[in-house]
Amino acid sequence: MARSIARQPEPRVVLWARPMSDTNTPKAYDPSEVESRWYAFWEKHGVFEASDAATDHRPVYVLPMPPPNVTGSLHMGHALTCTLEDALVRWHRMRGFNTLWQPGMDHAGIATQTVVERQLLREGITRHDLGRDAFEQRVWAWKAESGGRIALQQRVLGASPDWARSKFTMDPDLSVAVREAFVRLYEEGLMYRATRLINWCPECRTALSDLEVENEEGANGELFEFAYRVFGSDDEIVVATTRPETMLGDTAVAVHPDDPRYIHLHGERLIHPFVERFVPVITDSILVDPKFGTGAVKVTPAHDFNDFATGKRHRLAEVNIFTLDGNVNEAGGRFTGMDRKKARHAVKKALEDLGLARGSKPHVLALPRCQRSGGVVEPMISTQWFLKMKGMADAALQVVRKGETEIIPSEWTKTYDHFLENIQDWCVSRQLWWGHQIPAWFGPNGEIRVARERPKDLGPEWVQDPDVLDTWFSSALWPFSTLGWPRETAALRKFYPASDLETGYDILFFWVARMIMLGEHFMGKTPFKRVLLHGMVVDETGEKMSKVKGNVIDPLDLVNGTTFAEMVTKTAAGASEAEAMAKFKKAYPSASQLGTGFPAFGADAVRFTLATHAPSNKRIALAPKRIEGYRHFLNKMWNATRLALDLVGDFKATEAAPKPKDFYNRWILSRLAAAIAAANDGFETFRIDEAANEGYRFFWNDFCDWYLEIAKTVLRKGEDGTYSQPDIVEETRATLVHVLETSLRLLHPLAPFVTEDLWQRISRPPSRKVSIAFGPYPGEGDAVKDPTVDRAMATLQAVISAARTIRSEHEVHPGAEVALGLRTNSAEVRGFFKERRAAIRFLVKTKGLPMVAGLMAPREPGTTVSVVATDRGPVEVLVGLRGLVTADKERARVARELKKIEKDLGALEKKLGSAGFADRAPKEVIEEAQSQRKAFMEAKARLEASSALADELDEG
RNA sequence: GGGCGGGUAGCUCAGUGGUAGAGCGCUGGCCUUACAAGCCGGAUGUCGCAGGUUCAAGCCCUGUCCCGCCCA
Repeated sequence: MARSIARQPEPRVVLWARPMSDTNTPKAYDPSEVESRWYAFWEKHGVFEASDAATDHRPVYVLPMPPPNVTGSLHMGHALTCTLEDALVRWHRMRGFNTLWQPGMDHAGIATQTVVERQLLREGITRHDLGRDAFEQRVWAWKAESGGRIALQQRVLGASPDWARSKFTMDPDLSVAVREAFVRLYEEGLMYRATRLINWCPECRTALSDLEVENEEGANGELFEFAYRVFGSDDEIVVATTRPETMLGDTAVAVHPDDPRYIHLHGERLIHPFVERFVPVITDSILVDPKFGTGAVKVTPAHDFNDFATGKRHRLAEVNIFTLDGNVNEAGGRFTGMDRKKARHAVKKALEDLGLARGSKPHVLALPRCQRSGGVVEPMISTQWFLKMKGMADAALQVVRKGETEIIPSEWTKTYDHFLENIQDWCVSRQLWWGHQIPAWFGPNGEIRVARERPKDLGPEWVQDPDVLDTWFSSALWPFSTLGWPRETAALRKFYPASDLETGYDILFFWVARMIMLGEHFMGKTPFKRVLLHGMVVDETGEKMSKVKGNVIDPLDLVNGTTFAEMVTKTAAGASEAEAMAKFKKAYPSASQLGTGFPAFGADAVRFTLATHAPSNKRIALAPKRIEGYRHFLNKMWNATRLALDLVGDFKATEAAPKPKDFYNRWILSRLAAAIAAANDGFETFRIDEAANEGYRFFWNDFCDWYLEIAKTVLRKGEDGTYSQPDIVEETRATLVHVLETSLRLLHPLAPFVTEDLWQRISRPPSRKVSIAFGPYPGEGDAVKDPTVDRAMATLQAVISAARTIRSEHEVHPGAEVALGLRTNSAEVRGFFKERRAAIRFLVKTKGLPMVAGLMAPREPGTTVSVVATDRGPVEVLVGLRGLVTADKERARVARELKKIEKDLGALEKKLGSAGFADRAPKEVIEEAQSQRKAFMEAKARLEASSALADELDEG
């Protein structure tokens, strides 16, 4: 890890406002400097702690964190999970909830065992050389040393779970829970041992559940045809197969009972060319599709799921032809000992030599692969432990149907239903050493005893089942095993069921559905009220991240910065740097714009970027350039705070939110109120992107672009050393500080570090606690909406923008002052403009105060004019540019403006003129359209009338 | 074969039946003492295609074509 948590400096606690304009306060935001400061501070002050005290009466919010694999290291998926969950958690915490974000770690059976076995391999030994106990000790030693790196990396991202409660699925207490669950399920008859066809990974040498098998679509294979000779006849029957080697295990050939081609062969026996066995011809209408291939199907009950079922229907022999590591066993005659690939070639060759091969053609097939090793999965007959699913699945379906658990986005409910409605029993035993050993003991005569601990009465000849349980079995207990189950703990009483479960949609089946099933089963209550599912982080072009594609980005490289060269050499496995670089640049077109590497964007910027994507999107495309944009936003916050501290001086915030009289102060509070409402709504409905985007928009476009600029006119003394509006100085300071402090609280769940840092520097109401993380989150008490002020301000902004556009289009130097006239027939609007003259002057940079008059009032010759349509009639914006521009240029500009207004007008005319609009549309819509048309017509008239003004520009 | 999601500006994405939005990119002007990581402007769209419903469709319905994912 590039940044060591352990060596973080002691937090610097700022107890009073300190002007950031100090020479030692940098004028640019430096994330690495800011972010190194606060994590230890939060932990020291117990920010993340939840309370299970019965005397704590706060509402409870519980979010179990998906436990990362102990072998893993942080990838973008974790970063997204962390961003979304930390936002939810911080939001609730700030709102006064007793908040538990339950962290932990998953022992990840196969993955972890593989890691340690690879180490052993380098030492030239296998786990069998060590023996089971010693091997397990090795794994624990490895875990102590380098396992669980993710937990440290999550801290870099600012995650705020209650670390003290962190659990590992192999902890003694969680192991008790696993054994308890297993024994109860056994006693209830739901856990059973059976011999059947299961998915076997020859590489991992273990059974897998259905879910751990991934079908590789579109794999290129071939369809190979060969003939079986009919016993006692010259006849033959041709079958097709994608796996010729499995013919060693064929125990039948099936045809459709109605297929006229084969009626004469019904009941005949075929000669197996390699093993001493007759292969009967059977009829089966389920297995055989007479239209496909030759209409005759070889049946290998021991190595194919359809054939297995067929075998059961016809009581066929099940001949297993493979050893557990995927070689042909002694049932394979002369092919014994070959691996599957070799055996395939050999069988084909042998069939050809016998003249039985009937050709082959290319065939696209789906290859079942082991999710962990990538090896081709072999269906094998084996004795395993299974968990009966039907009843629990029905209960889990009901929970969602009845709304006790809500799945968001709801589209996933169908997928969830489909999975549970078609679920098969779960094969839970694994032939591994790392995991929860199954609490079953086998007696000398095949007896089985299942118990929580080894029963005292068992003699030494009884041995415990060497197998372990599927890792997901322990994960399925996570929402209650982490809280102490099966003990009745205070935590269990307080924190079960959880409020939300947030995770990627890819583990809806693996984890979420199973937690709901087992939670409902053991606790009698669904484990969560809501299930929130987010999408997958993919590269900028929408491709899944993978080492092969060379498009993996380590989130910490974004946080800390790195050169592209360094990055691709780290990830390029074997490939040349140039090749890896080409892959990377292809996957991230915008990265090239960043030069030769990622700057240190900081955790806040990475988080904010991820937060601005709708979580429900199936694909969340990571665009590095976008992260830069959000780092710029954080810099904007930094500098806005510097300015604010400069403007308010040593102002001390008071407890209550200000109730200002001044127009602009009321306006910014109104905008703030809207932003607060939108943010709370976004967090509530799992539209965190809406909270993020609204916070961004408010802070930059409303607060910085308009309010702070206008505040300068109030809070800075003029050349004469006095305030222009002394009566509103104090309330403006109060409003400014309040809005800033509230904005930081508003954004804290999304950018925890920088908001804490800035918040510590500004004046806060006395009741605020030691950290911004304690809230309160902004709510209705912080600001009030004022639609009247909003509308008036919109007019003012439109007028100022119109004047600025004229200036800009005529390339007037930004520093030059111009004469400005505002003409309108509404006395009310004129009065409004007169009150706002100071701000208009500052924002447009006018020569003297703008003149306000009626439309027909005399005007200066040589002005350019723009018209703003309002519901109180048109407002002419006259900018004195005599001598600065040519008439031609101005005429062109007016023509463009006219064109725009005509386009708008045209759309309105069309709407108003269309048949039925007046009869059918709601009254408000009609009235609005009519008043808009009136405003545009008037504006257009004024524009046309005033275009003559352009002619004057050349004169004088 | 079944299910789901996506297709909106050059790129990445929002969009709640009522005149299409953001960031980045592009572009003109400006180093205006909070911020050049910035400020003030500007240009950019057959909302995949075809029908339908509606006074009104990017949004609802039907069909269809691409891209992706999941299940069998």
